[in-house]
Amino acid sequence: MTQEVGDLNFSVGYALKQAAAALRTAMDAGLRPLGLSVPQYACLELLGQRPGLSAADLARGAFVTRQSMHAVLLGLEERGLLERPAVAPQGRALPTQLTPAGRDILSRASRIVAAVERRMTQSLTTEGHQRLRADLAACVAALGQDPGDH
Amino acid sequence: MTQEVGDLNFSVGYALKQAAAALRTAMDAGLRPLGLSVPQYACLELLGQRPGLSAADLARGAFVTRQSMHAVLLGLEERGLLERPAVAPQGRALPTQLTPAGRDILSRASRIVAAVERRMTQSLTTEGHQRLRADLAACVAALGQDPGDH
DNA sequence: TGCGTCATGTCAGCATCCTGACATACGCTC
DNA sequence: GAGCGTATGTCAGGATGCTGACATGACGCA
Repeated sequence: MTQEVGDLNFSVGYALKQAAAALRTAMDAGLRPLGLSVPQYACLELLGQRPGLSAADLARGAFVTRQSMHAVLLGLEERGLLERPAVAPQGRALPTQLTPAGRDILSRASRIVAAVERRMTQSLTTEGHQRLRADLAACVAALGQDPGDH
Repeated sequence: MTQEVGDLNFSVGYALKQAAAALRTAMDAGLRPLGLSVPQYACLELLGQRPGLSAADLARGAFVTRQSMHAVLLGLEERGLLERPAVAPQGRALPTQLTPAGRDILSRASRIVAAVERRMTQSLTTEGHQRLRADLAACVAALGQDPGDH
């Protein structure tokens, strides 16, 4: 019950950062052949599951700022992987949709990422898998809902 | 047993990123009054636990490149929080040490970060705490040892 | 001794991301 | 209808981190 952090090998926060860094590196390596960065993949994956999301929604879901997501969207739009209406149908939000090409590359990327996740959790049992996810969710909730933006 | 990632709410990788982002935000907010960024704190914490580490060692421990750590060290050295010999006593590595001022600010920073960690894991039991850390370590090991650099 | 490999510190260039700011559009209250 | 707060898209500037590269020192091996 010390007041300071103590040995890093016993720190949950350090282990968390370590795991996130390793996952990021593995995803980066896996997605490179497709010419996708992790934020770009995250954007596609979110759009695949919830079509019509606005740029601000995507930014919150991918844990980046609206400005960063804006740049990501411009790049993906130029590659013809997604499309947005020129004018907002309501309010200012521009609902974004995947194109067939976007769905195609997402399908391949998602398989790659799923393989990375399976590799990451291969030594965990099915219950351990869900337990880990639940524990992480509890940590997120305890730190307060994710601000995500500014 | 799908091949793709599936609903993000059931993805361990997504939960991991979410938790890491929330922890980063909370640490950032807590350390701001001390004028420390997370990488700067990580550097101090590593040096406090293992004095004499080289810049390359610190970079691996903090999950950044040598170049980034180099910039961090320059800033902390200018603030008088750590000191390095002008010439390498052996090889090229410059063993870094905290100054008394560095140890002082580290002590305060470490208390803040420890409080954040306790808040993050407050809903977990003691066994749950260690279980989560073990699970994360297993994930890191399964993804292969952390490359860390280049 | 000489050579190849590796690790380290450091510099330059570039990509990425964030902070700050502004204009617009909706919802709410008065 | 007028005013206020909030959310969004977008632009400019700056901080931060990374890739690439080079020189130096240590070690192993022929």
